[in-house]
Amino acid sequence: MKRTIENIEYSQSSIDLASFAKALGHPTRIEILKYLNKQSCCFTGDLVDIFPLAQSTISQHLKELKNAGLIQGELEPPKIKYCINQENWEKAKLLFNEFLK
Amino acid sequence: MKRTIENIEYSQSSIDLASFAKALGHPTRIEILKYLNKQSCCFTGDLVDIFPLAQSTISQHLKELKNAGLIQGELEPPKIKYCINQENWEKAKLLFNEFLK
DNA sequence: TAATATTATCGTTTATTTACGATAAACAAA
DNA sequence: TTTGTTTATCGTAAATAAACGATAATATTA
Repeated sequence: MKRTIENIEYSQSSIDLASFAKALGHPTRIEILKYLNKQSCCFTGDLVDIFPLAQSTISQHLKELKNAGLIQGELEPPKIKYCINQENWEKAKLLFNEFLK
Repeated sequence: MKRTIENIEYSQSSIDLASFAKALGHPTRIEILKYLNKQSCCFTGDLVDIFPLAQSTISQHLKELKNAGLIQGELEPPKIKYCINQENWEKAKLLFNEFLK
């Protein structure tokens, strides 16, 4: 059998941990989350004002955080309010805690 | 001034956190670290036996973990013994703990 | 209905990551 | 000295990520 990534059976917790970690693997996203934790919530535009990055870039980072489940968006037209996804935040906390023990 | 990543002043903790997180952002590396934590230490060859990946790929993953400071290698010719870098592991634990609070 | 505001998505470019096989380096053992 | 063992590094291909500007989508307001 060929040695290749397709044959690997990862444990679910390893997959979940790596997925969270990957989302946290960029300083901009870390700072977005720090900001969100302070403010509890914010709009995309707030972040565009704070970071010297294009709006599309911020949006892309938010999408990744959302895909990883770390944040969630709530429609508040024409804005979108982003908040920490508490449930998954807790899950990440548990996973990292257990892993780094 | 152009909006670009070069202008961003990240806090040191954000940079450090992102760096650790990035290293943890792949399931193979998570499982390598889990294994290392169980065994306390191991040789490259042990991992090559466990994972269906090429030796060069394992070596590459180890290099990344080493660059991130999460593991360290000790010469034991002709082998190299890898162990968790306890000091930085502790640092990562503190950073993630504080961040995910 | 038209204009404005806000954000996502598209298309693109460049850089990085992940994987591989092949080769080199370091050392022990024959 | 030669051979074998172990691991890193090199070179490369394919996939993914990060950034941008331009455009589309959505809903409010004029």
